[in-house]
Amino acid sequence: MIEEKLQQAISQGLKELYDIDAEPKSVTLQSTRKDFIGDFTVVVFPWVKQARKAPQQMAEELGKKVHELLPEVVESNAEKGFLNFVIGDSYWQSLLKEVLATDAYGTKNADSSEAPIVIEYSSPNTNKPLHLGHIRNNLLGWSVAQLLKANGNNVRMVNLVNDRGIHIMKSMLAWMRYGNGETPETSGMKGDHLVGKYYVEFDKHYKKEVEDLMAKGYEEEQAKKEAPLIVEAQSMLKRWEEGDKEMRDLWSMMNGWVYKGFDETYKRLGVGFDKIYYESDTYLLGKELVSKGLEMGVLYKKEDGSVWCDLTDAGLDHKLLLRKDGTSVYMTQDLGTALLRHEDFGTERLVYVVGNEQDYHFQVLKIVMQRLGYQWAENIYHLSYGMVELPNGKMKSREGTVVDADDLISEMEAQAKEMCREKGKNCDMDETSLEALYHTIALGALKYFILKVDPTRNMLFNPAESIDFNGNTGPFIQYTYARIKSIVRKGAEANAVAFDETASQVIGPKEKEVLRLIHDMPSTIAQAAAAYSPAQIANYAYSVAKAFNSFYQDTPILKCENDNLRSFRVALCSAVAQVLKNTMNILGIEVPERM
RNA sequence: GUCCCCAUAGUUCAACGGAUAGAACGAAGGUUUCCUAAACCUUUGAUGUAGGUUCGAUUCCUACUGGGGAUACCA
Repeated sequence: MIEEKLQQAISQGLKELYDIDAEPKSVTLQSTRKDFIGDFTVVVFPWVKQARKAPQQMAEELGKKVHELLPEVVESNAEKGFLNFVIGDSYWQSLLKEVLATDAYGTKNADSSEAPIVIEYSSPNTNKPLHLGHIRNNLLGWSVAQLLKANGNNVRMVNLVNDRGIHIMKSMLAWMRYGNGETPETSGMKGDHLVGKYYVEFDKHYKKEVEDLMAKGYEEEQAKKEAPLIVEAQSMLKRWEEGDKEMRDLWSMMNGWVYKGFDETYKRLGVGFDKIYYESDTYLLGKELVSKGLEMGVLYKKEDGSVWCDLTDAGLDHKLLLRKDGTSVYMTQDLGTALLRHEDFGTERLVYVVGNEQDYHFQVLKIVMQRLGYQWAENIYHLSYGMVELPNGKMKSREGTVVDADDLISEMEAQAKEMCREKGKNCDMDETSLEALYHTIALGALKYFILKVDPTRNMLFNPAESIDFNGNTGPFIQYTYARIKSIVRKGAEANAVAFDETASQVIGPKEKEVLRLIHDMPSTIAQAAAAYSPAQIANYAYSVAKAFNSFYQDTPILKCENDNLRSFRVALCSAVAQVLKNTMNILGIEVPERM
């Protein structure tokens, strides 16, 4: 890596010129801004005091020194306290050669002997189909897993399905009352949508009952508690917990419908899991941990029998861990499942992709696990992401303002088809490949749109604007990739001369810009992985595509007079294609060879 | 009440404490004898307010304003 050599040389230069001790790693390099000449820049301000020199003079002296120490540096210039280095063309040529000789430049292979990182994402409830919020979760989870893999980590993806609780009882009850035995087969509906329909149905009737009670003089709160439907649902939950066969059978059947539906949606989204946990299996876990915590004295019991953890010394509140009747709560289960995963996978690194409304929950989880004696819990990482908002406000299932995942994907596909037809493209493709292409483009648009935004931020999803294939979008990158592949194909026909890295080329500014971006790929992946941020990868991929298009515009590639120069540029195209493919792959986006 | 997150062009998004704050969409104009014009090039326009730290602040600290979330014996 040229950066390391530069850091080393600068460190040595500082020592020799001014007797300043600076660790090579502590020397921060940045890319030189476009308006200045150079490839890398170092800011000398931090050392001017120690060196007792004016910034300009110091930068000049240090530049000269580094130039002497490092043959790759062919030139340096100083501008105020900014010292710019120009790296010689031979370095860039050897970089290009290296990229072409590597399958997945910039990515590392995972060491399978190492303990894996376990990443939980998706975690749906089984009473309704997936919506836009789940899409962000799923895409983030999948992408971060790919990102960590690309950074050389051993990764396992898990899903914790929330398949029990009052919500599914509501759907079951409504189905028993109003369903007339309707099934996915008889209704032609996807299973998750069918169950979701009865969840809505429940809510409708339940609201009516509450209103009726309030008309009879009940307080709202009391009416909500005593409406016959909710009372019935609660008694069903009790029967379910006692193992009542009728309840269990109905529950299994309806959950089965939902899983089939989810599988379809996951498949369309291109996500998957190594292991799926069901809450019905795990909801009793964690109680032993609580007993252990009581013995250790890190938890305490109130007079009514409920168990708590005092987190006031950590700036938090008291947190309930067991109800007074001895049953577990959400937190108890998560303590149990964390330990379960630690045992299942031998992992000490857990990542949870969960919305930011649960920031508090995961803060507590981490602390409590540590207090229970699991030091590895400090590695628990909550990948907290913001809400997806719609132009007219928040998504509310009751108000019908949710964007259904399946509908959205279909809509995107239809739009992709429309766009392709308008442009009159791909006349030479058969119907099957075309359908696959529409899907690829639609998902590319959707995934990129969501992943390019920093996970922590709330984002606005405008259904109309999202289906835009211009500008900073997935299809723009896909299209750039397809064009490059086309150029490379033509290049191969036009000349069979292999790229000769020993021949001297004049590398122009546009070529340099592209090469520089290619060079940055490994460090970009490392940074993005450290930040768990696919957004950095997305924006990087876009800048590569953008730089390529700009480079292509005024640099002849196929019509080069010089055979060797042409093969050099075609080779550069191949390298860009590889970078685009590998980065898009991290985002879970396919790149088509033709479109 | 307490705690957490967010605030950047008209809009949607960028910017390890570094140089003149970048893109895209929108608006106005231009470009095709290399691939596939879903492209390229011009022009337009922004750091919520007030302080502080620093050679240097969109970035770090404090207060305020505005938005979101959490603070459930729900999950």
